Amino acid sequence: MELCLERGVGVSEKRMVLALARVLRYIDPSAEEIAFLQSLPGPELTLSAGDIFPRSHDRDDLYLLLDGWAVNAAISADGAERIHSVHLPGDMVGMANLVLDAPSDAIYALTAVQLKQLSCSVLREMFERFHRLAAVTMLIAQEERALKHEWNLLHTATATSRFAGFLYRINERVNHLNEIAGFDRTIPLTQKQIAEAVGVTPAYINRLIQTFRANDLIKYQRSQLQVLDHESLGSLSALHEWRVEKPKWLPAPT
Amino acid sequence: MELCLERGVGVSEKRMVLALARVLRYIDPSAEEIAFLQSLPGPELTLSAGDIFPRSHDRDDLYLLLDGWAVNAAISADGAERIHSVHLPGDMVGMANLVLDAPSDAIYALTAVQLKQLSCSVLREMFERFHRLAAVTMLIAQEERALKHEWNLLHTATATSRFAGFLYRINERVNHLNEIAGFDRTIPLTQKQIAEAVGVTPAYINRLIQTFRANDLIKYQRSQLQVLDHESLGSLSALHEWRVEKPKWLPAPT
DNA sequence: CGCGTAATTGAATCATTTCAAATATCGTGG
DNA sequence: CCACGATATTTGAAATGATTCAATTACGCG
Repeated sequence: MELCLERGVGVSEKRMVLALARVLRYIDPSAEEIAFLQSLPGPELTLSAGDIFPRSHDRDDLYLLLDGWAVNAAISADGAERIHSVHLPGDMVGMANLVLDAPSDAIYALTAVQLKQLSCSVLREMFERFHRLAAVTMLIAQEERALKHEWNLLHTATATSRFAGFLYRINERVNHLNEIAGFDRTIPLTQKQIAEAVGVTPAYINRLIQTFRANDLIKYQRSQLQVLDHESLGSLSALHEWRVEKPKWLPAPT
Repeated sequence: MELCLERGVGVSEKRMVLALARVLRYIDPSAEEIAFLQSLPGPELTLSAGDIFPRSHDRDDLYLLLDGWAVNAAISADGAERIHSVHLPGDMVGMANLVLDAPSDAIYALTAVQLKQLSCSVLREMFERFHRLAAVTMLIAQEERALKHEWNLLHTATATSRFAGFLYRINERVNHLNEIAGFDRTIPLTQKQIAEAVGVTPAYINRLIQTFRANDLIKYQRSQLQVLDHESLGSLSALHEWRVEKPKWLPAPT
């Protein structure tokens, strides 16, 4: 039965696969590497939808998202929000704030989430002792950057293709997590949030949603979105499958 | 005299400061770290304006920009270009391509440039032996990412503030290089290139340039731009000074 | 002097915003 | 089970920033 699989060994397997999802795209981690990632020091928190990730001491906090959805949003003076990125399990969240002395963006949960709160000292240890994981961390940062570059290309295009591209990339990740760990494929975003992420007004996103719905590209109700036609979203946005390269130059595993 | 400073030791000092400019914002490198960066294996090339950076073997090439201006541009099927980023001395160029198996973007010189062509194996050595430099490399990637986030915020705003923000950030870097190494402060971009970077049409950028010129914000002629009023560009774009944090958690120097 | 590239201008068009109001939906407490 | 308030979605019409496209002008270089 379904219920059986969700207990005992099954569930902890799933948990691990989700938490490592991002790293697994680049390497097959060694036993030591897995052990390091599994036993990262720091409290494990559970938040519910809408909660803001706690900022501890010197702003140098990092989170490893273990389960659930979160977003990284900038809140401007007039209360308007802009969503920079949508985070899924396996994401290391808060890294972009490492370098700047003015925070200005907040991370909050879209659904119930589980996360591991880390401090920067784990980065130090990683760079000193787990060279390959350190390199992968840099690669993931580069991947995010490349994604932003791509997003910039979409920004000259029409809002339709931007919306399509947004959904296409998210759905890609969701599908992947679904395959490797049975992650639920519905995307939990209100229209306002979608608008903030795509970069249009809520009023206009509504019209776009209606078009997409009419063309059977998506299903949307009550802040729950489901992609029905992944391929069409890809061609609408003129994006192709996102494929990361497994680099050959990486340091040897520890 | 000026001319004296530009010869002998002076000039090689300058060269080094330029090439390390980016790293220096995060750490004071040790003698070993400097030695490593100075003696990176790989050919040193000189290109002239308009030249495309050579892509060698397996696409895994990296360049350290030693002097001059370059851009990273995506060229779409219909020949339209979009400029992702403008590169200055000290930039490690080509990193974003590390992770993707579809290149799609080219790097070309805006002025005469000097660069060091590297292969990915230097990254491996860096991650294995120079932990602090490796961490700084990741931080720079995060910095780029944060810059893109900021750019995204501007993308909802009007083209005026986007243009202002674009110039503001570039000028910031140019000023910095000018202070530490006497780098020339004129920005070598055609209107078409500015348009491709800001994300508007050349026709419209022209109108914006005229406004900016009329308000004594910039000087522009023959593809040479000079910022006259840095502060006003900042307030027009609603951006504040970009300040990177020197992190305390970094690994010890090698 | 003339050619090629870069910059400038005009007028029509369009995608998206703005703003305000109307409607739907959920969870909650009575 | 219903009414209520809060939040989320939907709609309309007017205003606008930016594009498009084609044509014109300026500039530098051989």
